[in-house]
Order: sequence, then structure tokens, then C-alpha cells
Amino acid sequence: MKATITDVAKKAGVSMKTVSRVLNNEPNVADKTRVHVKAIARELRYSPNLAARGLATSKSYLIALIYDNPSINYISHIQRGAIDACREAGYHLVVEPLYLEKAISREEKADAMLSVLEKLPVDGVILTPPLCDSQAVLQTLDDLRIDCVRVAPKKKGEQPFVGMDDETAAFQMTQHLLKQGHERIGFIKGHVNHAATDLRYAGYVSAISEAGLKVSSTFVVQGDFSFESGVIASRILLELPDGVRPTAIFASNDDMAAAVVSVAGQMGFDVPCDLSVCGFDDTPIARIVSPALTTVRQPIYKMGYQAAKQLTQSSNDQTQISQFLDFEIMIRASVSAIA
Amino acid sequence: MKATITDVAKKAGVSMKTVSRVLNNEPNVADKTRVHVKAIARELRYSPNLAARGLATSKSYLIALIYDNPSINYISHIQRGAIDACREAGYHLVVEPLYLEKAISREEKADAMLSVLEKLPVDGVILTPPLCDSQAVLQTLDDLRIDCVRVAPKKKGEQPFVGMDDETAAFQMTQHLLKQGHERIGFIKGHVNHAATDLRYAGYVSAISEAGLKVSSTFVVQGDFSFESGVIASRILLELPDGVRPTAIFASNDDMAAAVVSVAGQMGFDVPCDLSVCGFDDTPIARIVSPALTTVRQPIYKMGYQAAKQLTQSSNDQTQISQFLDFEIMIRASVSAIA
DNA sequence: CCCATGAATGACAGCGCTGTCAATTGGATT
DNA sequence: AATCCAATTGACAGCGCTGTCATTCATGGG
Repeated sequence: MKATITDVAKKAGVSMKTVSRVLNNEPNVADKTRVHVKAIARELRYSPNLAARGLATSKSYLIALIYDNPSINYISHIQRGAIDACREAGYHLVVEPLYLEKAISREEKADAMLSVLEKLPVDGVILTPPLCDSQAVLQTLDDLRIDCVRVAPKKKGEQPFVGMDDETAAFQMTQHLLKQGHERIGFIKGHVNHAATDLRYAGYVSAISEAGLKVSSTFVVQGDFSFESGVIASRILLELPDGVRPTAIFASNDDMAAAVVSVAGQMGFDVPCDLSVCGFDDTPIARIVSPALTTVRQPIYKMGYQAAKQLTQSSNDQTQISQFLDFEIMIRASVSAIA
Repeated sequence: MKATITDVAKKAGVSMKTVSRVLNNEPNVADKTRVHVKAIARELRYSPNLAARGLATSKSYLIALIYDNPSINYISHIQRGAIDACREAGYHLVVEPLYLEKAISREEKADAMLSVLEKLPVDGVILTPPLCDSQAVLQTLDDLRIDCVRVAPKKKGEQPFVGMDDETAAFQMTQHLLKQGHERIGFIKGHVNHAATDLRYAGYVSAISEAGLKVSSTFVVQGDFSFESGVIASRILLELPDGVRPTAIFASNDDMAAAVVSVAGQMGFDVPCDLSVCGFDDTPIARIVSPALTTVRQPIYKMGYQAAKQLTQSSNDQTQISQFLDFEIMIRASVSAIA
């Protein structure tokens, strides 16, 4: 049925091993032979049997994307990037959500991951927030000797990461608000388990301080990245009396920013005239909400791509270096200057 | 390092083959032996090497989700369902988007799929719309002798499908509008390549006809499921003069319905007072838009689950039967009765 | 002209598992 | 007690590939 390496070898008049060498781009093959074998392989539409190859090399040519992040948008883009990188290297991506019961502890997550990985031998793992911030998970991976790349905003342990500079982005966004004349800027924090939450807040704080203003705790409300938490948080902020109420709100992600816009509308505030709003992530909702949200575009696709790239190359190259990718501030209609 | 079947066999004092039989639930093993071997296997944390097993059985324990559907929300839910079903059966899901250049023809898609499948031996394929409606793709799969289940709203060829009854759902939704007193009901069609497009339209037409009304071509506008196409379509509908303008618009999906709400607002129509709007799919946007959309909830997760379930069972059971899953009409604020 | 050297190639085992088929066991039957 | 049968178990080959190591070949130096 399907051509095997033996078929190719026979037809090309060489040994299996030589065919194998050609297919794996190993050295010490005469150019003439190389070309010839390649031609035959193409002619026979030969492609190696992954199971057999895996058995012989104890590699699987599989990368796992493991996550417990509930943001469909985020995961999807990471996934697309990872798949594209995998394809370029002849790898495939298996996706393993770790959802189980809610409120599962980090140790349990590590266990769940362990049982998945015991069954499926993968050559590398891509970890997204907040899973990538769990020491237990990282330790488990280390014990298993499975390479991993964290899609995360900062270093943790020895594992390389691919991410963006959340702090600087939040800093710049806050500066943008300041430049528009806003002085009372509300901030809605993200989920406490995410490393990005602290970084974004830190960026906000630096910008406010650098402008010579005080960070007022009245203006900082805890959220958890969900639309609902944004509703609650924005109510707290918007119910402050006139003259004390923020003139701008910086939400740690777009879902919460959308909630701000929605609540503001219900409470009779016009965005952006009465209230400027900005978000973070540039998810599709940012353009659907009216007015469209000023927000930070994360290079999510690229993060997934780079993460998988590193994993597929790691055996050859030992250049597993952590890296920041560029972000972009998207200026849209939800922010206006103070009159 | 990792325990092999030989380790288990040795420790249990039986042959490898007996261990193999126990692990695969094959008959003709004494209960005592079965229990004993199972205990040892657990003790050693043994789990079979998929590559080896795959090589011996020429099965891969992999299911592929192949798609060219741009809706992240849709694919994500299908994926989650499929992954859950795979896990239950010891399978894993590999995800293969077929995006390549835009406007790629169906034959080219079939080719692209072929080249993916040649490299990765999978035991089954899940196909989503619109890919699942391509005869070329189905034929290619058949040639490869790879099982497939279509996540689709109707039968095509021999392949089983898992889906929902789009026509009946659209019928019921239209009836809902009629019951609220609407007689001028606009309809925005979906993308021409999707089988669901015609079915939803058919449901609309039956309901209108059954109510003794005429289907006016003025009220039916072509869309393509995108927000943008919804904007254009709703403008056409809403620019109709007073007394002729529809009092309700049924968009073939939520994105387009959200566009209707947005355009209506811009044109000074109040939803739902001046205009009722309903969508289809119950994506997150349906609850974010204000007013929240009355729409049809598709059992997307379940479709993915069932599709994978069939694939993982198909070898044993030959009950590969196509099935409709239940949908639900979500009544929300975007529709109101005619005064 | 012979041998050392390195490049190119091939023979063969073995990765961990399951399919095939043969061997063994423990009754039930005569 | 001898025989037979089904149930249970095991020996062994082989799935398609690559790693190891041996072999062949061509080339240049002594």
C-alpha cells in the first residue's frame, strides 16, 4: 500500500541506510546519490512512518500545547502559531487542556499533566499562563526531562520563555492616557494567579509616579480578566462622586474594558467624552465594542510560533534563548483628551 | 527509565503476551492473572509506548481535527469536545488547520489535506464546515481509507455526520418572530459555501410560508457570516423606507446579528423597540452585545465530543450512525413584540 | 607502486509491542 | 484411567526505521 523505505532503497539501488541518511539530511552521502534517492522518494510519494521512526529514535515528533487558560481567543492564536512552526519542522501539535474540576490546585494540575504526558510521549511542551507560573508543573516537566518553553512575560527558573514586555506596554499605555490630560486614571487588575497581572499593574504605577502623581488605592480595583469582574469593578469606579471619579479607566484586558464601556453606557456616561477607556490584548471584542477600544496588541500568534520553533530546533541548536516580542499600542476611539 | 512491558511481565512472572492481553482487555485470561498483572502494571506506573504499539498494530491512536473554518469560537468548542472524547478512549487529538493562501480551491484543499495525512497517520478525521461539504476532500479520505465523521448539518455521501437540525431551528426562530407579531422579517444569509446557509434559509422560508405570508426577495440579503458582511446587509435592509422596512431581522449567525444591532444604533433605531434582531449560534458576542441577542444555541461542544467518540469506537462498534443533537432557542432582549 | 586516510556505503541488530500459532493446563467425558 | 476439548499461556517473528560498526572505495603521500 504505502511505500516503505525498503521500496525506495530497492528502486534506487542503494541500501536502506543510505536512503535514511538522505531523508534525514545526514552528511557523508555523495551528492549524486542524494539527488537520485530524493527523486525516487518523491516519485514513490514516500514519507516515513512516524511510529517506526519514533520507536527507533525514541522521539515522537509531537509537541504538546498544555493549558488551563480559559481565554479561547488567546489559546487559539497561540495554537495557530505553534501549529505553523510545527509544520515547518515536520512536527505535529497535540492539544491538551487541563480543565478538570474548577479550583483545582497547582499540585493537582501537575499531576494531571503528568498522567497525560506519561501516556503520550512528546518531544516538547508549550506552557501558557497561568500554568507556566506553577513551580510544581515546571518541576514535573523537569523530572520527566521534557523540554518546555513558557509563553510568559518573564523568566522563572531555567525554562526559556517567549513573551512580551507587559510592564513596558502598560507603562506606555498609561503615558498615553496622561498625555491626553487624564490625571484620575482608574485601573482594573487582572487575575491574581497570572504573572502578567502584576507586571501590567507595575507599568501603570511607574507611569503614574513618573508623572509626579500619586497612585490612589481608590482607583485600583481587583478584577480577574472576566467580563463579569469588569462589570463589578467598573461599577465601583464609576459610582465614585463627581470630581473624584476617574476620567479614564485602564482595564488589564479587553473583556474587562468592554465591561467598562457597557456599564458606563448604562450609567449614562458617554465614552469617550465623559470617560476614556482602554484595554489590553486587542482581542476581536476590541473592535466590536462601540466605541472601539484603544488597547495593546499582543503578538500572540508569534509567541506560539516562536515557542514551537524553539522546541523543534532545540536538539540541533542550543540557542534556547528567552525573548521578548514586539507589542503595539492600538489607538482607537475609546480614549479622548480631557477638555 | 520508563517501565516496559517486559518489566511488567518479568515482575508478574508471566509472558509479555499475557501482559499485553490484560492491557488490551483481550479475552482468555484467567481473572486471577488479570488482576495480578493489572496490579503490577499500576505499581510500576507502566503505560504502553504508543510508537511501538502503533508500529505493531499500524494504528496511531491519533485523531485529526481538520478545518478551514475561520470561526475561532466554533473550532475551539468542537476541539474541546473532541479532546474530551479522545481522552476517554486513550486517544489524542492533533489539530490541522488548512489555511494556506486565501481563496484556495477545494481540490487544492484536498491536496493540502492529503499531504498532511500522508505524513501523519491518524485513525480518524473530524471534518467541520465548510470543508466537510467538499466532495474532493471526502473522496481523498476515502482513497486513504481513513474513517471520518462530518460535523455537519446533513448527510453527504456515505460519511456519517454529527450535527443539529439547522432547518428546524431556523423555522422555530422565525416562528418566534411571527408570534411576536412581526410580519416584515428580514433575513441575512450566510456564506454560500456552507451547507448550513441553505438549511437556515429554508427554515425561514417554511415558517414565513406556513404563516400565509410571502417571502419577499427585498427582505433577503446575502451575507457571508462575517461582521462586515452583516454591516453591509443590514444597511440595505434598514435603508428601506418606512412602512416597508422590516420590523425584525433574522441574521444567519451572531456576528452578523451583532452588526445589525450596531448599524441600527448608528442609524437611530432602537433595538428592540424599533427593530427586533436575532442571531444564530449563541457565541459569546450574543451576550456582550447590548441588548443581548435572542439566538439559537448550537451544541457545538457536544458535536465535537460525539464526532470523536464515534471515531474512537468505530473499530469495535459498527454503529456509526449519523445523529442530530438538540439545539435550544435562547430568548433574550433583542426581540420584542410588535406594539 | 603501496599504504594510510577519510569519504561513502551497507549489514544487521534492535527499539517495544502485538499477531500467529503452538504448547500446556485442568477438568469433563467415556 | 485414558481421552478429549476448551481455556489459558507462551515463543517468536516482525512492524519500519535508525544506530553502530564494518566494509568498500578513491585519493594523495611516501
